[in-house]
Amino acid sequence: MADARTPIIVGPTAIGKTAVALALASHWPLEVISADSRQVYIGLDVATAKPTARERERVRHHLLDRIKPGDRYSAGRFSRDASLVVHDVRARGVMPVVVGGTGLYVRAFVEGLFREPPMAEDRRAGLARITAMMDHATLVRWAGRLDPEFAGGGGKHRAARAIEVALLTGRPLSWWQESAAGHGAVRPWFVRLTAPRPVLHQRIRARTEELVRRGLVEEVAAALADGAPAEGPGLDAIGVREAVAVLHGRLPRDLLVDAIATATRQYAKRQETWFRHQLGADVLTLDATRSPEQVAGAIAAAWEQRSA
RNA sequence: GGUGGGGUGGCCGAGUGGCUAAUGGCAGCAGACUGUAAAUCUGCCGGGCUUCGCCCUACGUAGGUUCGAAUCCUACCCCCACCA
Repeated sequence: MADARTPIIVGPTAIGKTAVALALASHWPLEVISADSRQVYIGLDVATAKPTARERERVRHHLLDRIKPGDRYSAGRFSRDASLVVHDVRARGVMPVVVGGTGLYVRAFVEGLFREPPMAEDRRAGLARITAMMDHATLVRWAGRLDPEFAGGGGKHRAARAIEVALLTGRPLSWWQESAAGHGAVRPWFVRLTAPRPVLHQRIRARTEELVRRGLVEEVAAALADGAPAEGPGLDAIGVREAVAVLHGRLPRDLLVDAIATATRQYAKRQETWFRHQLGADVLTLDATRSPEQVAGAIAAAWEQRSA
């Protein structure tokens, strides 16, 4: 390898990241490390639009199907898992390429999170039950009292997180962030895929229709019949929620595609915002309106150029 | 043909003489976000501008009453229900 940078391909859902990664594999031997907070769950393959078995035969994908629906995963765990895999792939002389749409996971991997002290799981769960019952303003006020530095931005999950850290570690979240900063696992080479809204929306629509055609609802029904909880970590994926609503009679089936496509568009928009602002400088931004092969060609060319 | 109900900003839907560019919701746009992140949360949202303000255009269409109308009156058009 020309240098030790790790390519990281990000972009909104349905932009075609998997197709680009596959096309890129014809330029270099590579393995994909998926940075996706929902594809880590076992099952629900259609719902989360995982690469197909055939695609995974062509290019090895890591960090898919790691845990059971209902179990908790996290950015920190992803960061550790990804570090191990990336170093292993590299040690075999293969190019690791991180591909994903979960911005926080990418950040956790690239920059490192603060070194979190162990927190008693039972106390954490108990506290979570309490904070889950509180409204946003109350949580923000509480968080602000425990951690004067707490900005109050973001939502109630962030406030609950600040409360949890302060109460279970004895130190405010901001202290940990300042005093126990982590470090990144790799030097990133960011490739950001984007597309004009109409193109992105059209792709989301097409993919949503395809997922439903491929049996999204049936897949979710089977998972529920198999004992998966109807909600919880992993089950809150777009497509799964809506399928559950259909199965429970809360959503007419003929509105399913619209509901999923709308939620997906909103998610994609948040991803675009994240990747536009949170990645820092030095990001290769490519319009993915072109074919995956053309985009992959542009990536390969840019890589050669910067390595030269 | 008759009777009753209804036509409000991209959509749904409040509003029954001034405090209304018009409550809400949805969609959309912009943004925040260091272990729930496909989550959570914030702002904007008729148009234009010199944007803590000003101007224009708006509540089916055309007139009318009034100092003043989305709100009252008249005619017409369209939709729905029931009666023929």
